Parts: sequence; structure tokens; C-alpha cells
Amino acid sequence: MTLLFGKYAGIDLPALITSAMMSSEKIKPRTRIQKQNTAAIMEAALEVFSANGFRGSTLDQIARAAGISKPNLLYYFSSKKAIHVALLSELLDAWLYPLREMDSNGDPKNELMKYMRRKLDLSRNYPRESRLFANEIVQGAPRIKKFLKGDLKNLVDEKAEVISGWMDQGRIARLNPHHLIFSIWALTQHYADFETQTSSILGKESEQIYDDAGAFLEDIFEKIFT
Amino acid sequence: MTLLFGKYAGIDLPALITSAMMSSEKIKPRTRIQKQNTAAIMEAALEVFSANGFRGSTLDQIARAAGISKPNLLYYFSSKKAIHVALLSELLDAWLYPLREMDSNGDPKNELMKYMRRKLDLSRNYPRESRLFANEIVQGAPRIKKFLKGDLKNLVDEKAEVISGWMDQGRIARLNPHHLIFSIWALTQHYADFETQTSSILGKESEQIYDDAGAFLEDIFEKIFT
DNA sequence: AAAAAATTTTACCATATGGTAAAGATAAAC
DNA sequence: GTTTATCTTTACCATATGGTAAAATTTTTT
Repeated sequence: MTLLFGKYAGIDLPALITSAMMSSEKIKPRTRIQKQNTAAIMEAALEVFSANGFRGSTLDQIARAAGISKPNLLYYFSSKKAIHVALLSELLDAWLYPLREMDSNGDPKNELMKYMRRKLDLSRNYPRESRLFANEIVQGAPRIKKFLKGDLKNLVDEKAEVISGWMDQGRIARLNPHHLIFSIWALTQHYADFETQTSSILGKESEQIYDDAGAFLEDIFEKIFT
Repeated sequence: MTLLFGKYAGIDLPALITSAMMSSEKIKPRTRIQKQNTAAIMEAALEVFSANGFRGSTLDQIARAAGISKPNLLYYFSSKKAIHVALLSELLDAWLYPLREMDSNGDPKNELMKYMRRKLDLSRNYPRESRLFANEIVQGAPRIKKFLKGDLKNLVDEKAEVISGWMDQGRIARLNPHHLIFSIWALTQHYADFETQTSSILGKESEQIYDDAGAFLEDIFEKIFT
């Protein structure tokens, strides 16, 4: 079950996903078969791209994972790039959602903690999506630079402003708000993106690692915000 | 100037690099020309692999960047994989160096801060090396899993033990020591690995970002350790 | 049930890419 | 200065891979 068609940290995202779909290339499933196959392709593409990166993935791999032939896959998407773009596009909005939800009227420490927890939940429940972005960004974000400099920057600037206001009011400790947001990203995504490393070192089950990580992050952010 | 043949956060690493070289496949430069060409190839491979990942890089790209022909490149390294392995092997030890240096007899907070600063310096001065590892690990670390479960795990376990001892003595706050180490990695490497993202959002010069990051990390780790 | 539309398969193709063989050119050793 | 060892180039090759054309099949519409 992927983020695309599943639940999102306890919240359904049909509206977000629908709107994302409408704006992307060929993903306007009309018939039953189209819905079924595009969904299978997206799921397969997520699996393959997140594990191998764009250039490390082949259409044959994706087609096989989706249970269809390569030419048939290309009946639904005009190119390999189109699949990748569609996948990223669909996920971008969903990925921003928890930050959007941060409420300027809520309790500062509470809101930030909630955001941190949600991001950690995303890493825990949707590690493939996290790695998909990680792959893209590490390699210079050729396909989502515009998003980074546009929607993402705007949202982050806006929320940094909110956080800064809280700091002015003395409700949380004074820190660089942008870097505070980055620190939440870094610390939570690390567990998905570098899972190979953490699990190699800890030699534990993923669930146990995330439980420990959750407790650790509660501890340190409590200190950080105070 | 790369980490390989340069200075390492102010410390020369000839011994480390030499020993690493001796253990890897074909990198035992004897003649003047061999030295020169293998160095050029390694530098080129670092540039190309770190930007595109293993599968995203081609021998032609590397050869061009090294200023030699592809068959000539293959005179020095038996295969693409061999270049990648040699590059990773050479860097692994160097990458561990700052953690090795953490002194169990030093002042706890001081030692940890020093380690954090060194790691941030690595991100700042050797972002390509950081991204080379990031690429490798995000994609499941096919070539360095053994290292992760061996040398790296051993070193981390050992240092976690040291940190745990400091906590027992009440000299720094009680936290999960393994995750504390991970948090230093996550927060410092983020600036190299996700540089595209941070610079897109902040719209500042890299130097300015690292200065701000340095100040921010000083702030929060001060709180975390206390 | 026939016609139309949508979907899938078969058979390809062009290019990119990792890699090789062997001749030719340079540099080092004697 | 000649021989020997090292290095470089030219000319390839096999495979993988993204993608296409068109026929065949299935599904939907009328």
C-alpha cells in the first residue's frame, strides 16, 4: 500500500491526490482498466525508482513489477521520464501536507513536535517515497528544482515566519527558523533514506529502530525548543 | 582538490590513503604516469559518480573528465565497478577518521562538539564525497554493506559505549548514544547531500548557509548535551 | 451482434554503453 | 642506441535499453 492511494499518517488525501493527478501528463484514468493499470504502474515505478534512482531503473523492471509488458506500459505513459515526473508530481503536495498543517494559532512547542512526529511517521510508513525524493535531490533535483524554488520555498518561508513570531513572543527558544525546519527534515528522513546504514549498525528490526528514534527525537526536540 | 590527495579538515592523511590504496584492486601506482592517471581518474570518478550515482555515470563521462580515452581508462581499471569500489574504499577510512579521533579521555561535551564541527566541515569542504556515500547508501549500499556491518558498526558501537560512559557519569545528558551519533550525521550531512534543496529554499551562497548552519548546530547541540 | 474504441502483443529498431583486441607510439632500462 | 616495458589509440563488438509500428485481441458502445 503506497501513500498514493492509501492513508496518510491517519489522514485521507483523496483531494490532494486527485488534483495532482489532473495536472500531470497522461494520468487521467477514465476507464476501469486505465485506473487499474496506471495505479499498478505508479506503484511499480515507486518501488523501482526509489530503490535504483532514475537512471538505475529500466522500463523492463517497472513493467515487470507492474505485471504488464513494456510496450503496454508505454501505452499509458509516453516515456520513462513521464512516469518519473508523474510520480514525483503526485507526491510533492502530499509531502508538503504536514508542514501546511502546522497551525500558527496552536501551541508552538506542540505544533513543532506534532510536525516532527508526522515527518518521522512518513519515514516509517513511506520510506520509498522518502528515498525517491532523496535520490532526486542528491542528484541535483533535475526534475523538481522548480518545485523546490517555488511552492516549497514559499511554504517554508511562510512557516519560518510563523516560527520566528513564536520566538519573538518568547514561547520557544530563539533559533534560526529555516535551519530548525531543516533539522526536522534531516533527523526524520535520515531513518528512511539511510535505513541501510542504521539497520546495519544497530542490527535491529526496523520497528524497534523507529520506536527508539521517536523517543530520542522527543528528547532532543524538547531540549531544543525550550 | 579532493579529499583523496589534499588536506583533511586541517589534517594530512597520507598514511590513511596509502594504506587504503594498497588494499584495493589495481591502484598501486608505480610509474609517474600511472600515478598521474590513476589520480586523474579517481578525481574524475568522484566528480561524476557523486553527481549521477553509479548507474547514472558512464565510462565515457569519467574518461572525458579525466582527459583520457575510454580504453585507456580501462587500462588502469578493469571495469566501471572497479573504479567505484576503489573510490569508495579509499574514502571509507578517511570518512571514519573524525569519529576515531573522539577521545574518551577528553571533555565529553567538547569532544562531541568537536566531532560535530568536523563532520560539518567535511560536508562543507568535501560535499562530493558526502554525496558519493549518500548515493550509495540510499540505494541499499550494494558495495559497502560489508563495511557498514563491519568496521563502521564496530567503531560506532565502541564510541557509543564511550558516550554512554560519559552519560553514566552525569557529564552529559542521558540519551540514546547510537541515535545521538546518527543525529550528528544526519544534521551535518544534510547540508551536503541535500544542498540543492537548502540552497533552493534559502537562495543564499553556500558559504553563508554553512556559516548559519554552524551557528545553528552549535546552539542546538549545546542544549542537547546539557 | 456488429461496430467502434480501447487495450495488448509481437516484432522490431536505433542508440548508448561497458568492454575487448591488437596495432602503434612513448618512455624506461640497459 | 637498442631493447623492453609501458602506455595510448583505433577499430570494434555484444548487450541493454528506450522507444515505435502495426497487427491482434478484448472491451465497450450502439
